[in-house]
Amino acid sequence: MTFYTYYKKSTYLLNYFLVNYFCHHNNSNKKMGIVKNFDAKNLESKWYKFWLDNNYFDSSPNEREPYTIVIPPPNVTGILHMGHMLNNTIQDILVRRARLKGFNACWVPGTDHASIATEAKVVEKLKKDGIDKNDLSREEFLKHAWEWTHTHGGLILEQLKKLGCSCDWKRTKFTLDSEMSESVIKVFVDLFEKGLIYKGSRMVNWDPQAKTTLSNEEVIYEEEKSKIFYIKYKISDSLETISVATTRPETIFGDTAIAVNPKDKRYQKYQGMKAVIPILNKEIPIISDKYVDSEFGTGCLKVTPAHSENDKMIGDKHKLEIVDVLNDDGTLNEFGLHYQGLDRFVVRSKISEELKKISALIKVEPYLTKIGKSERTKCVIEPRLSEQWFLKMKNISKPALKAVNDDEVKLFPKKFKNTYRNWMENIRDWNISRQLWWGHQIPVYYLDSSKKDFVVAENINKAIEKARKKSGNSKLEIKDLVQDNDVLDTWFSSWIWPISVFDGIRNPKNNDFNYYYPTNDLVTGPDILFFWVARMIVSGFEIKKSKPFNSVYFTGLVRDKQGKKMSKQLGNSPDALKLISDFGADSVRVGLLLSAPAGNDLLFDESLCQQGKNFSNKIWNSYRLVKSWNVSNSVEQNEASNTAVEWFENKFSSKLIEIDDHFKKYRISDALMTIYKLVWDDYCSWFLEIVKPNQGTPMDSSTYQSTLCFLEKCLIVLHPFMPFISEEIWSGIKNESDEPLIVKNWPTPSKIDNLLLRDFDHISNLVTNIRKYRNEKGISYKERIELYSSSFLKNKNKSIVLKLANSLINKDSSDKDVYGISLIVDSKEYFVKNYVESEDDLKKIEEDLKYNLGFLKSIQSKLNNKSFVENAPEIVVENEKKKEEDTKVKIKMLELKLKK
RNA sequence: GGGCGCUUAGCUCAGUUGGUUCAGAGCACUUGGUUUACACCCAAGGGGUCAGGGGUUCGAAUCCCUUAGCGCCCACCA
Repeated sequence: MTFYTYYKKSTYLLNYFLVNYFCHHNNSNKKMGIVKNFDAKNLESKWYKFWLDNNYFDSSPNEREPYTIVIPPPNVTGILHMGHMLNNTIQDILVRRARLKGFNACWVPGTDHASIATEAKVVEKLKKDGIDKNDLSREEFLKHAWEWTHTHGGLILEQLKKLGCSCDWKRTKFTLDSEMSESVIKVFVDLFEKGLIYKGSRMVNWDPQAKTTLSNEEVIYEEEKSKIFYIKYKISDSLETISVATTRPETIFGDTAIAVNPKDKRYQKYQGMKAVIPILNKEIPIISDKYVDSEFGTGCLKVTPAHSENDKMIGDKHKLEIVDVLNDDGTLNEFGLHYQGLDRFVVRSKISEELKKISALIKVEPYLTKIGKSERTKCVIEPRLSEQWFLKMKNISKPALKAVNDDEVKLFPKKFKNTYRNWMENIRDWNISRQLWWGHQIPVYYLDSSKKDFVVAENINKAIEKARKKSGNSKLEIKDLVQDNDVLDTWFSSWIWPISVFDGIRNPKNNDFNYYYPTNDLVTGPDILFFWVARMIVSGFEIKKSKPFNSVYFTGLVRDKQGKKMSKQLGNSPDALKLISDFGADSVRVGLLLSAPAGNDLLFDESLCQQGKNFSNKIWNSYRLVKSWNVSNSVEQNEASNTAVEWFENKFSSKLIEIDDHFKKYRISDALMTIYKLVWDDYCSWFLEIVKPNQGTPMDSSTYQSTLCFLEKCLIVLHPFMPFISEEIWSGIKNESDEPLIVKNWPTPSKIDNLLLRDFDHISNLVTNIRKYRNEKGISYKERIELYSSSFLKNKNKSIVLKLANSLINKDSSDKDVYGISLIVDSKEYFVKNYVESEDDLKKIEEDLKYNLGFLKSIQSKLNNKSFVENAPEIVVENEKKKEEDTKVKIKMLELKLKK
């Protein structure tokens, strides 16, 4: 706001206050019987309670068609952030709209145990209490974890209620609930029995802080300034040396070879010889492998199979020894000699000093490299060889790939289809085990502590049966069995979420499952496309032979005004609940959506919530206005009102079609904007202004009924976006017997009279021109209103207004005002354009057609039809006959026909 | 390195199959107004070489080539 505007505003406000205070002495806020502004705080909780008390969110199978959404389960101990707000607002809009459209709407809420994130929080909490996780038994730790979950858990669901989310709360699920866990375990057992799960020794991403492996998706690579060390190795039985370049000198203790490219002439002479690792003084072979890039570094690669995936590959090929030099916490083990027990980064700097001392270090250069870090703990991950459980993905992902390719499962926006295909075509086996305690313990039971033989079973009782059979030892007892220590990756429970929330795994034929599955829409962020969405599609086809949902709508990431990703670390994430209490839930919902086109990141700014609040206020005041009218049966409807009613009916229908179309394409913000303009511009600025009676005069009941009816319709389309204010206003205008807005019927568009809409556009353009003219001439506001309302809308009927427009064209009016208008018309001419009433208009249209002759020619050349252009003038003639025809429409039609 | 996408008004973005409802919307801005629904308001207005260059076409924001800048995903060279 500029200073001048601010100054003007404050002067106005001061006057306003003084006038109200001294002249009225009453509460100006309540002058009309209804408070001046919507009281969000009280009314929101009132209506939410009302909906809950009357079970309007409940769903159970019935004869109606279902509409289902399963929530992307937030972390059980998480708190509501902007991403959640956006994502759940969109889901609520879809659900509420489906409910209004008569579907049996079912939105399943729930939370995720989020094993690594939650476990990290619990470990941290215990640390504060002076307890080390390592001193606890598994059972003791889990007790703490559950305690933590019960104290902090589920808060986020309460926060969703504040936002207005209409979930069927009775269906709330938690991924670690016993039924949910049973489903997860059953899926593991089934997949194992199908031969899809195996135990493998693989290079995995190791998080030394959380002491667990991570899937590739949980590792984030960040570019970092690092150093590259050039280290000299002596060649055995020779005075020569060979040097390598490495970013990780601390791993030299794990070197088991030096590799060079076989074509590299510089080093061919060394092949088959041995080199000596500095400090360690261990001999390792010099081998050749074409994997080595002669251009990089010195052209020699130190091979450390235990600490690099590629080195492992070379190691396997050449049958090299594997020496793991690290402990699970990232410190060096006994192979690190005097560095044992020190952290890898400490060792890195110390060892470079030692190498320098013994002249083994040639040089150190700065080096830019990408370092993998844990998504959760931010700790630098280590590639590490270990025994893990894997799920074979290649075959089971094929139907899922096809389904998205064929649009059986639609992704919005479309661009994610490519990303999805790219990932699915190059899919790797999924490492599903995690070295944590908080989660679903892997149902693998070893027959003894040697862990050589094992069985896989749903529970210990089934396990012992299987174990006895397998070992042939009928005396085997439960206490002899040792269950695998690891738990399953969190995503291994959420990938079956759309199935398991309806208990479709344990009871495949149950009613709920058959009725609600496949679900309709999934709303989530693109960041978990691979983690979750893709895997759910895979599991749907693998377990149920059908897709889990029809469409996926990807929201954007919420960023701040500067475009930075919102995060707690940066401190740029507004407090979601504070926003709601400052602006009201409806306003925040609107604010979020106003800048959230599908798939684009949205730059969130609190001022958008203010815009939402302004909109609430506008709607609220239109309600106040309507309620303030005196209605009388003895008053007749005037022509202007009659026209306005007719017009708005048509306008509403045409906008409704637009809104439905936006929804079909998941353009939720566009749908909102259409409604925003419908309510603000069409309903308030035009319709209400036309039908509004002069002060003190009563209104005819016919117009009043229509006005209420239009308001109702607007409220219905508004309700999914702004549930609270719409329900409150609805309650103020409905009949006693009427049901609440939440379960009303979505309106259906009636046949649209386009001519009428166009006529009104002409009239409104005319009015605008008059206002402009008057504005330029400096005529006062009151005068202008007088002119605009009395001569054109209030007392004249439609035909007179139109006739007036014609008289302008013909310039045969002697009216002073009209003469002024005609000047404007001459300079602008835009409301006359394409208006077919007079001969002049027809000539204009003819010109238009000639102008388009080039276009017609091109069509002709494409069709190679010479007679076409010759016929072209006839089209004009045809237009002359049918005077009402719109030329442009005609041209479009022509185009369509010819394209066939 | 491989793949995908973006660049349109001060800001955030629409713009479907090339055409006259193609240069749009909301916000912001400027000017004027308002104690009778709403200053959380009303009215009017000014803003753009559609990233640059080239091409195809009667016609290009739209299709093709190219240059520059930005973003995302995947893989990763020690």
